[in-house]
Amino acid sequence: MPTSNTIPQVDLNQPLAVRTFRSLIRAMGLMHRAMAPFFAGYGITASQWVVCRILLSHEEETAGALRLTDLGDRLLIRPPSVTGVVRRLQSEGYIKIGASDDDARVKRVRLTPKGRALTRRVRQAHAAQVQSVLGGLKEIEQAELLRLLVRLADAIEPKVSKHLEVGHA
Amino acid sequence: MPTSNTIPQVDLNQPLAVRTFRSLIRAMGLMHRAMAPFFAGYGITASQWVVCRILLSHEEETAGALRLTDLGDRLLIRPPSVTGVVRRLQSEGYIKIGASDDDARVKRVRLTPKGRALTRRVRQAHAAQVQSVLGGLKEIEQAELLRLLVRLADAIEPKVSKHLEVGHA
DNA sequence: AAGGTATATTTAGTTAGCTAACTAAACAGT
DNA sequence: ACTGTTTAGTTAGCTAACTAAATATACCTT
Repeated sequence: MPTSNTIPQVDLNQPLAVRTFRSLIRAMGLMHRAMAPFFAGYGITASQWVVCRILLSHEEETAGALRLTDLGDRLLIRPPSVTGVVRRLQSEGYIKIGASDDDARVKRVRLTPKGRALTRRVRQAHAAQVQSVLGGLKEIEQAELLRLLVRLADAIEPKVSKHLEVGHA
Repeated sequence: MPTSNTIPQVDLNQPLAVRTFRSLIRAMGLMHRAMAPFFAGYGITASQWVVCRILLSHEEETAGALRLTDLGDRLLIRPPSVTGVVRRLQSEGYIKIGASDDDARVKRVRLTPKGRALTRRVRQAHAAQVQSVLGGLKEIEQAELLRLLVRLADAIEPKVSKHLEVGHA
């Protein structure tokens, strides 16, 4: 039976918000599964890619190296998670971690030549890969999806800002 | 400065598909951050909730207990991940794992009375929580978002089906 | 009946996220 | 100058996902 399996993709009895919520989780899971092998082909993971991409575009725009905290803010991950990703990237020789000139607490991260070369290679192929994965949607649909997701994210963001205790009530 | 931080949310230089892709990752991360404390208030995690919800709706519709594989298919996770979630739920006394009558390889999972009561309690509050998190979008926008995400997921799904090697080329 | 293949689950080991609790440096106010 | 608070990062220990490989049972073909 090649046409379908027996798993219900959407439960019509649920409220609209719940169905939307689940479709987001499902789409995200499928996208991650579709992208992971692409990154694996370069010997890195999705998280590692994002770090490298941020470092490369940062060094192309401005001069200095990034602080770990800045990295975490851009990645939406907490400090201990930054430590882990960065440590693994360093152990592979893709990035270098150094001290800051002005503040002895902060560490600054920059790509090594090896890491820069890798990141450029991945970036070359990355857009095409993403376009292939999103190919099921027409351009106009992608644009609408982007608009809705940005609006959604902007609405959620203040509720989960770092120092506001979430769901504490 | 209460109005904005310095992190660029969307990079306009990127292709549309890439921006859409990133907005999906960002929205998903924020939603998870917004939901996790809700589940934590009941002493469970998001993954554990989904398992319990599936088991409850399954037992309400049909009779029997679910196989681990069926659970994994619905959750979009691989067998070893199922083992882990299920083991932790069992150790908390929320589910019971038993053998199958007809096939000695399969294990069947069902809620305990304790797990059933918890799942009903969470379900009571869950829809309102989700609606609150998605409240930044109007109903009509949620419906459009749902439509686009379902279409996207349906397009990706055949590419990542279990036995088709993804991105192998 | 035996052998080979397929299916269900587990184990071992990795990555990545989290919280809580820690160290160390910077800063602020007396 | 001291004390107290905030900030940057790490460590320890948890959950959860993954792959690769092992085990055990079922099925199928001859």
